[in-house]
Amino acid sequence: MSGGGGCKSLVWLRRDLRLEDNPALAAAVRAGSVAVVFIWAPEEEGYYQPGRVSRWWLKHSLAQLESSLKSLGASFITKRSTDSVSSLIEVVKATGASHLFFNNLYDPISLARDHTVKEALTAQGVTVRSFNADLLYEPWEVTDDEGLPFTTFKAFWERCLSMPYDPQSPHLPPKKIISGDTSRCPSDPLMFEDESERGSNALLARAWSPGWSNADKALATFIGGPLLEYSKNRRKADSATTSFLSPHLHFGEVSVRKVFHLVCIKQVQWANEGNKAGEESVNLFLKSIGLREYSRYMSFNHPYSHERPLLGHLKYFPWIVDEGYFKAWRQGRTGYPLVDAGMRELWATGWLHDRIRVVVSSFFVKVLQLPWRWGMKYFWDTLLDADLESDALGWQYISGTIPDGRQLDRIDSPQTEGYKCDPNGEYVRRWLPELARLPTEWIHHPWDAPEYVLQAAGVELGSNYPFPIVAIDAAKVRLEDAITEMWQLEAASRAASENGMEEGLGDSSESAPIAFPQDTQMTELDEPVRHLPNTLVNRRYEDQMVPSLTSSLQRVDEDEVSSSENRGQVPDEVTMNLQLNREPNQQVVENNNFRPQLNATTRLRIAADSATESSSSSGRRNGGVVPVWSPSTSSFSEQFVGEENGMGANSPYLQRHPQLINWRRLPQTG
DNA sequence: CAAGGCTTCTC
DNA sequence: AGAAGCCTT
Repeated sequence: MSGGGGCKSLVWLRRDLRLEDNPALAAAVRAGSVAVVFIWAPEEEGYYQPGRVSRWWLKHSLAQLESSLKSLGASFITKRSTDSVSSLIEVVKATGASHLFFNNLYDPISLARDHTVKEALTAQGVTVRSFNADLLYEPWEVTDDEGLPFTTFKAFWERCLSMPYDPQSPHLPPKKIISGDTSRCPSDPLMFEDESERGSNALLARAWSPGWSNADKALATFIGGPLLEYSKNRRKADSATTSFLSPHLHFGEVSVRKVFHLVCIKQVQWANEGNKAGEESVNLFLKSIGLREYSRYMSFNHPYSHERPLLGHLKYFPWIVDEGYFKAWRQGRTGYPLVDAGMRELWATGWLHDRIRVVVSSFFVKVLQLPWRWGMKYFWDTLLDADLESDALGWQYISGTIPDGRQLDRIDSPQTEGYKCDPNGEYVRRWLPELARLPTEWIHHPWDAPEYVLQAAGVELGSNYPFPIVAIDAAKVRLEDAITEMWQLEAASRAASENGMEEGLGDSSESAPIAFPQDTQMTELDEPVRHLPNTLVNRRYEDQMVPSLTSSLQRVDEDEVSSSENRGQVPDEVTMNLQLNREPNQQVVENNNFRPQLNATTRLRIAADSATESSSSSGRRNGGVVPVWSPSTSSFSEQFVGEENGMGANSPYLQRHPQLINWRRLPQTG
């Protein structure tokens, strides 16, 4: 135990910017004098550094939390860093803290980073404990009857709702915090926006109020009002009937368990009153909470899911690399009113109804056939509630790269969707003033409108509003072709590797990453959209890679591989460390003849992390042992790619990712 | 009321 | 595409 001087316990806040139901904070307060630290190290997130609107939110959220903490008596330290692990260690030393508390995160970078923190500080005699503050259940608590992780949302969520024990009920906020002495640990000023962003950010404040108290208000408002009609209204693009909780939840300003708890109380109440609509609404709303849970679950079990398709054959999908398409989509000039309205709203407000997210992303993947990770990155940069896990799940769902994803070969028509979620065209008219005078009959398909109707509405297609960038029929044909090609390439690759030969696909396709276009700024809207001749269509056979993120994980990978014999858990308490550390906790992945199909219902077999058994013995849930996560276990996701698909040990792909070979060497159980 | 057809939804 | 729910006969 180190210590003496400064303070006893340090709370490391990240995306848990609240006082209420904050287990790390509560534990620290119980342990003694407290300092709270927030480390701003955006570069560490590599490719997925918070975008402008996210940073705006964070700035205000943090400001509110800081003043609340200070009024309770706590010291609040901010640090600007490019390496949060070493900054954290410095703060621990400067404050003399003997205990470190934080709440778990599940994005790949945090998983690796938190693992490092536990190892490093535990080795220095600091007691490190981490808690579940972000989920109803930790990912490793929710498994099927054989102890394996679920591979479809439905099964996952059914289990969550029928767990033998309830999610932890929310804790009250601390009434008073005994501050530690932090005089030897000065704060850095944090900059979350630059001058050029100030103007655009000012608009955000009209619609949004970040911060934990506003999160609580938003929750109360939603439960007291729109929740009842959630089921009825949820598919309307325009109505303000969603919870608007997602950015609050992203930054942990309100505990999801509190949301769950309060919503369940309503559920009971409405059930007693025989209020069917209310019950239905609650179920649907909880399902969207469940999706958020599932996104963390996926990220934990498949830590590469934000950058690689989970179903291996999608690796062979010939994406169309066309920055003109991409730009038209971003600017809302695709010629499909619902898509364009959505993209304009996204740019203007940082917000998009879930339905519209599905429409625009599906259009992106199926009609434009752009690499899904471009779209995901654009969402990341522009969404106020940008959330790596949720967004990855969303895009994988849309791209058909998860077992229960949308069928790859089916294109949703923006026209049909338009009349479903915007039947009167109000949404389109709001965001596309150039179409405002078009009658509802044509509002979602102006290209079909008779000339005199267009004239009367002041619409001149190809001039003040574009023709469809790609006709839906043409898109269908093109998509079928692409899918055929994908399967041929997949089969060829498999055949080649079964023959022990080099993969047919060779290096040219796989090793050349498709870089994300630099110019993602919204430029003038009135620039006409180019129509691309088909001969210029440029296809690529892999999602673009993300160099910074990949390499940052890679670095950890190498460390991990070198010490891969020791897969011991890094427990939260030093005493447990001594007992458990030698217990190999190996992750075994088994491919059980999984053959990916477009509408795969095949059950994926994933052997469980053996640590699940410890967490299911209840009492350990709070601050219990977090099963070790390490990048080599991340090869979890590779089981989707599986040996059947030509991922033999000498495939070029595996050679470039040595850490993936690692798991194959692990002993196979059952 | 059963059978069959039509619509709606699928994370 | 396939299941589930609703309506019709």
